[in-house]
Amino acid sequence: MHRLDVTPAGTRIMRHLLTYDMIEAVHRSGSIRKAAEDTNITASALNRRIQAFEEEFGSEIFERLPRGMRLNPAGELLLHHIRLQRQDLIRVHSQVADLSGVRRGHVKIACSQALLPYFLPREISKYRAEFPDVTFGVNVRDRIQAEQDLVTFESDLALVFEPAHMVNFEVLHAVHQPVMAVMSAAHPLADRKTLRLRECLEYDLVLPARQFGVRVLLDQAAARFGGKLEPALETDSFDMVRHFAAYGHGIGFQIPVGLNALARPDMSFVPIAERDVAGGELYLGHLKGRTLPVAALKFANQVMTALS
Amino acid sequence: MHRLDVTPAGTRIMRHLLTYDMIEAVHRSGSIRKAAEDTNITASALNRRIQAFEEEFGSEIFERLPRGMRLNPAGELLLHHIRLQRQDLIRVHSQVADLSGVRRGHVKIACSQALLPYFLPREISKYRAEFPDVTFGVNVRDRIQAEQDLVTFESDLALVFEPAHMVNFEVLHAVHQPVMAVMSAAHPLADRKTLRLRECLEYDLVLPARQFGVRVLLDQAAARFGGKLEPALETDSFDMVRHFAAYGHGIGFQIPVGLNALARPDMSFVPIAERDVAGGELYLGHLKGRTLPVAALKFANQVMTALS
DNA sequence: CAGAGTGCTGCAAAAAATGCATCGCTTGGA
DNA sequence: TCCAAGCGATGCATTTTTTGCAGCACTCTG
Repeated sequence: MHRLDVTPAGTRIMRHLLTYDMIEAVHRSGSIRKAAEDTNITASALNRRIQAFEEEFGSEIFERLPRGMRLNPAGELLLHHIRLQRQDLIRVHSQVADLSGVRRGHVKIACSQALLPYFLPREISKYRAEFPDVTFGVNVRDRIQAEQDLVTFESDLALVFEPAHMVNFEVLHAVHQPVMAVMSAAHPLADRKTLRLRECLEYDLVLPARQFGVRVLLDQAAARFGGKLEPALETDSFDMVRHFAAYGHGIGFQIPVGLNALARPDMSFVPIAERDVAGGELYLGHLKGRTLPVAALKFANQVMTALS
Repeated sequence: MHRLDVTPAGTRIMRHLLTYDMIEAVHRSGSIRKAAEDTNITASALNRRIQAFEEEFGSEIFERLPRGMRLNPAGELLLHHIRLQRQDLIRVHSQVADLSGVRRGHVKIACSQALLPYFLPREISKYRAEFPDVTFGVNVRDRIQAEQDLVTFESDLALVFEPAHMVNFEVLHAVHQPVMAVMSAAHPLADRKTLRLRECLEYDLVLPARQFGVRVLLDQAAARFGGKLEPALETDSFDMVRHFAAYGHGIGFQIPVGLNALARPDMSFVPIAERDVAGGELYLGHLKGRTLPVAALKFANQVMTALS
């Protein structure tokens, strides 16, 4: 009997709300038989529908008169509710359409610390310039936590340098990141095109904490020549790295994606030779097997372009 | 399969909203099979219900995962709507309960002018002292209009003196009202216990307009002795009657229900002999065949008590 | 008074919802 | 690596609900 999936008014037919539509039809026409014509069912079925509803509702909603029916006060209160909820459902449908159209949504990202200062702010700003109703959540996660975040749905996307393992990780994009030495522009090594690791050992070292991918790579490189790195300072804050390098004449380390290449005339960034420190991979991905929300997928595409 | 008419949470089962309850059950338990146990149907039926809804809604509302299901962003928006409309329906039910319990409602009254100055204000104040959420509409209507108001549902109750006809009028109460002469307390006739109509004719007369019941009775009495009343003033405002009588030494007429017996030391009210002017009936009633809203009925009972 | 119009109801037919049994897939533990 | 448990989904028969047909009782109007 329901051959259309859209009402004459253009809204989708929601079967559970047909009774509401029928109540309103009877109210409008003032009679079961007229409303039955308008809704294309028999007066008999319509009458039973109204009666069944009144039974459930626990109260009559119409007065029965010799020449038709009229909403009683209870019915008038109910009609108001009917109209409110119809409007609200239209609102929800509109929001859902926004979701599927990329215009609205919430994207949750787990990322390595290096992505925080420049890369992600820039990409998010770019995306939101086009889709201002998309909101973001960004959580710093280390190489173990990032994957966990995906599994527990705390995050839709992960952007992580040298993750510990990638069992549940579907890789969308990977980009190689060499390890850069970070120092004052006045540093004796500042004008070099590349550095050997052992050249750095002659200066104070500022190292990331052990949970960071860069630290792992540096420790691995030191193990290869039978030594151990002795940091003057160990920190999980890249701002601390930067300040110490700038004012204490030390050397810190960071991957290129964490450096603002254009903005620091008082700082110098020189790559460490790959034969000493092999560099690592920065991965963009999501939970294996999951279908991403549209906005998250589109943002991921934008990030892939930026990483290429 | 639905053997209760109340959910475990104490709300009435509204069959058209069961799908919403099921969606919430799946969300809560994270799996079709667990939710099916909670809602006492098979997983098969529950799964089909969700799928049918998604089909109607035009969008999936759950992500299917290997270990269960989880609301997607569209589903989260819908869940918010579900909770809003459930709350709103509870509000409507509560208001309807108020209606049936006399505590809330709107009572519409058509009445003769005489009821306006003292009687109805007093009765309404009294009722609202007990039920402050009951509201009133009071419309002055002449002997013809009052019954019309009932027929068109403009009014629930009519309180009318000498109505023109009572075809559609169900009488709840009738009370006899003699015609009173209204005059200054300093008037020569002011101390009389009763008056003959012809005694009044020696003074200026202030008469109500022809659509009023009192005027009809006075004209009928004059016709009986072959004369005609010559008013010095004819008006549809009882205040005008009162002022003219007080300051112009004239005589006006009104029924007792329109007079404040206690409050006018400068005014005198004397009944006209019934053999001259027979008096009339004040009727309280409603549309024949109609079941009154509870508040209107209860107010009518109060009015009947006051008229007795 | 008769006909038109109203809501309502018995009962059969049609449509929708449900339960049973099973499938294909993933995951966790031995 | 394999197997059992757990998951959503589906074919098909059964059950439940909804609907339409025919007609009733009542009111109103000309």
